[in-house]
Amino acid sequence: MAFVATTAAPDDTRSRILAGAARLFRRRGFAGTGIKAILTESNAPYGSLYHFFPGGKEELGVAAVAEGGETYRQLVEVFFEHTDDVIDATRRFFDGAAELLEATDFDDACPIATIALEVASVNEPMRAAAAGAFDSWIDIIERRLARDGLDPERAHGLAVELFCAMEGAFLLARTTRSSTPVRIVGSSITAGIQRAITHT
Amino acid sequence: MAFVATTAAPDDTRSRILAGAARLFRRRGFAGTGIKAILTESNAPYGSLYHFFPGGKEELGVAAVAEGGETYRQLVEVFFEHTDDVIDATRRFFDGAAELLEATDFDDACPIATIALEVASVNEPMRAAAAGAFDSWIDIIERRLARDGLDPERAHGLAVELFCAMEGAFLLARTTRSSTPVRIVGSSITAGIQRAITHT
DNA sequence: GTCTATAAAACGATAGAC
DNA sequence: GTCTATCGTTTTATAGAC
Repeated sequence: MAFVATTAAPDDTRSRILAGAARLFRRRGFAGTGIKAILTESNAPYGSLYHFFPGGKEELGVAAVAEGGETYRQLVEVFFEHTDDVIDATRRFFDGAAELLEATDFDDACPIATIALEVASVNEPMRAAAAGAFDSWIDIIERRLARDGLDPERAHGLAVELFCAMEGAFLLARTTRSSTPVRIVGSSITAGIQRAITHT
Repeated sequence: MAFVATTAAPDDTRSRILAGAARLFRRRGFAGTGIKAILTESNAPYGSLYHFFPGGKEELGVAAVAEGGETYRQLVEVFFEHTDDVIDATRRFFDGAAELLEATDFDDACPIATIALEVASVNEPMRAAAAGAFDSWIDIIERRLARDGLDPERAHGLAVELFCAMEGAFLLARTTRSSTPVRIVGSSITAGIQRAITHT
């Protein structure tokens, strides 16, 4: 199972701008990415951006966070919801993330973490979009764990732990240019879920 | 024990610029912070910045990351190195971080995580500075755990888990404007260390 | 060590023709 | 829906007086 979105992306101008913006935002950050760079990256004309996103850069930022959040939500869904063995799913999820980091020279990990930290204190619409995306990922894992017999509070706690371990490992991996942190927390979280299910 | 640096900061112009830059960088990001905003924040004249930091914004960025990293390293040291009970230290560390988030309206958590993600793929000197800071924090916790009898690999793994849980929780807490994630992973990591030490 | 003026470039955004 | 020219601002950085 490849660690990428499975749905083929549309090729219209709006979609290309959105995809190009998301790609640059997650690698260089929101403030660090200029409008012109986005248009060059997505082979789109200057006029089109303000045609499709009248709200300018902020509207594009909200849309990019929502798009990246939904794509990753689908990825989490494929791994955790359509599977019998949640332990195996967890292991394969972290392994896939580690392989993606290595394959992209430690550029690609979480699609929105960089933006989320940048805007958390200074841009309310973008912060809210990122919060909604994070919650949607946690929700999938939480419900999957509840299906295995964990009570709601325990399932929520474990899902939050998984999310935090993953995001922290992404930060450490990208910063130190090593996928080892992702492997370490992957093993630990997998063992934690194993333990929680066994003790049910 | 307050969750802040204990050493009084010097009040010369260079120190004020550095402190002001670090404060703005961690809240608005590196690219999102302008030189003028830094000088206004630190009550320093324009000319002084290029007098003390001839390398301009990048040199200031590297210095701010190093400064923030060292201050936080000292904080980790106070909690983990000068203590008998590592379990209690862990619990109090996460509690202190949660309280700081609440007290600052979810603005202040990790001094360099925002910058680290922004620059990881685009600014090698700043990335290296952030990596050195992260490693120095992990090193302190790792050595503290080894003192309690854990073998080196296990101690390193647990220290990485603690770091990742903390950073992931900071991201989720700032984005959702709730300190609950920090409390959740704090309890979990505390229990994990408890378990590891008991089984030695 | 400080200050102001200013350069040179990049920024987000808009206008108007097509 | 596309394109280009351009506006006004802000950005980083420098020069030169004090």
